[in-house]
Amino acid sequence: MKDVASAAGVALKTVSRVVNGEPGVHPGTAERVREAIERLGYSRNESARVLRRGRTSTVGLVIEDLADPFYSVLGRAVEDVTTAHGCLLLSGSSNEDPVRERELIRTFCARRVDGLIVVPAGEDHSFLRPELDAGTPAVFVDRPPGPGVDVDTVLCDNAGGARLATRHLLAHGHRRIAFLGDRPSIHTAARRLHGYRAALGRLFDERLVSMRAPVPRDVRADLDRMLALDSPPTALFTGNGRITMTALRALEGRRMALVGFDDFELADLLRPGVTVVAQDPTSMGGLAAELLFRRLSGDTGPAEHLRLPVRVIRRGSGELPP
Amino acid sequence: MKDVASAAGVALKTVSRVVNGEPGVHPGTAERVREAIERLGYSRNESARVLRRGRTSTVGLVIEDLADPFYSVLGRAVEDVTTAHGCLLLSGSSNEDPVRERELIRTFCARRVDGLIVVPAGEDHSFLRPELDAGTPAVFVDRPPGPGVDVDTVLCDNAGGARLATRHLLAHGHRRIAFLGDRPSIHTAARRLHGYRAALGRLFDERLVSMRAPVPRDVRADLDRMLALDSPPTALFTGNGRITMTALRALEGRRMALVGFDDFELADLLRPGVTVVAQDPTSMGGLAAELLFRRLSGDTGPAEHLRLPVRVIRRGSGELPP
DNA sequence: TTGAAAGCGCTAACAT
DNA sequence: ATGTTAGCGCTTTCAA
Repeated sequence: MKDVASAAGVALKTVSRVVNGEPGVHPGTAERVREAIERLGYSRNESARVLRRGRTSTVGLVIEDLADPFYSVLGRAVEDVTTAHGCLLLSGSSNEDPVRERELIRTFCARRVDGLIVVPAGEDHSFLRPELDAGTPAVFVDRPPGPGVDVDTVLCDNAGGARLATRHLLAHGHRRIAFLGDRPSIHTAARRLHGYRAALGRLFDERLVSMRAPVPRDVRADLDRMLALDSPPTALFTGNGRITMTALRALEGRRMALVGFDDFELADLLRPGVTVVAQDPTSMGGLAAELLFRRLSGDTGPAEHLRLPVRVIRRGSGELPP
Repeated sequence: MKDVASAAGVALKTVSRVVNGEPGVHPGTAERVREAIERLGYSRNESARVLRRGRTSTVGLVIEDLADPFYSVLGRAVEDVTTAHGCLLLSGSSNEDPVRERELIRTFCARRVDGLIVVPAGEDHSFLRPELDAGTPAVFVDRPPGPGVDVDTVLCDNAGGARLATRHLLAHGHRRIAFLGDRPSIHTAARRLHGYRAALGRLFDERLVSMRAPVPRDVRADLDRMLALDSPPTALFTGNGRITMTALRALEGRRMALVGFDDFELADLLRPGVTVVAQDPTSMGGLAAELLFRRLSGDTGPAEHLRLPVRVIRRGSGELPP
């Protein structure tokens, strides 16, 4: 900037004014400055600007896996809102690992992101206290933070969705409905189990429940065990997209009623089409980001807790008879 | 840092030494400093550090769409390598828009990323010259840069893959093979057309070629037009994952031979399974990032051009008879 | 082993 | 309309 200033024969500050589009610069002078900028290939050093202004115009996003279809769509929605607000997005995958999650958040905070959007992996987020108190807002998406951390959240109606799915299968005559879900420590999995159980009432049978990490071999083993029972399940409720994939592969050939939580590409092209309870990851990400920017522009009201609706999409697999 | 220093009763520089793990600090002193850091909840301001040191420990990634399954997997691979090298990833979606691409790269450069990984959208990248000359390395993935920009590239064997796909269909008795590809301005699409054409030789018929943005309605219209020909195609070669999806939907019901470029989730569960020419986005992203870090650690050799192999995965749709 | 001082490139506050 | 000065929080250099 100094070089530009001397090249244009003006003071440093004038260059700064031009670069930032501040008023009060003679058009002729501005033109000379711009020309010098062009000639020298100058581009403002954002680090210095950040250091001086205290605002980085960046947002940090922590999700489970950038490559997961659900989360990458959510991330994309966050990106769009972030860009629209003139900010840059830093993102990282936690791999469902609380240690990595914390590390990522620490890294983001050291880089002084203006705000955080988090799909939490851990169950304790008290380590966020200092940052929150220091005025860095955070919004949690998909899952709430651990106890004692009161921030904005954007969740979906997990229990309600699970109830819908289960009732749907009940309505089609099923009485033995299995639930294949993720680890119970994951909030969404726990809530979905809850809704499933509530809908089943006294039909609930814990032998028809499997909750574990979505590793194909393990899920398949549990499913086989259930199918070998005296009164095996006639229908499946799968607790997330990845588990639905695994179950579909394990079921290969066998015609069995199935409703999955989370919609996915090609669900309509399988035969039968896969009936799902769909959330809207684009809305979730977008709303979370909007909430964050509302905080960044000074809103200090009490924490908001958005709960998005889900809907059943019938495609055939959920309407199969027992 | 100043506060920590006075809290610990030492000089600023000593705190700096402790924070950076520099040698030559008395263990007792270091302990006192660490304790003060803990107590005050101090965390180093990365912007200031960057300003002083000149290196940001960040890498910028420009891809077409963070939410696209192919690119999100590629991006995830880049993230993993970046993290392993202690760096943070900035990423952005270009939406296949050259203007947005350039804007993103400018933003990244203003933030002084140490290096760039780009899946280019535009055809002219001369605007990168100043950055490259200034020592910011760039690696292009999936598609090469425009003319005159000589940087490392990681591409796949597009023409070879298209030849494989076309020959596969020829070997199964097809003579009328249609090609549905992306806009010819996109390098991969052009190369795939080239391979397809080369494999067909005199069987090539331009009425069986459609190249346009993967908008379902348009692709479907072109397909319908071909099917209405006197001698309609008996097989389809689709030029990328999104077009494959569209074609599968358009074909619904109709049994027609199909080979798609790019593998995708559930290709094996459709009936018939979808035969594809598969690339490996994880390797592409990973190798590109490794290449970048090799440059960052001082390698100034001539630009490298990696070409990754592709392979046919037979699943049924490509083996259907005419 | 520890510290003092200079300065990275910019913007905010205050002249002129 | 333009310029001067101080200082953001850190690392580098040099000195003690």
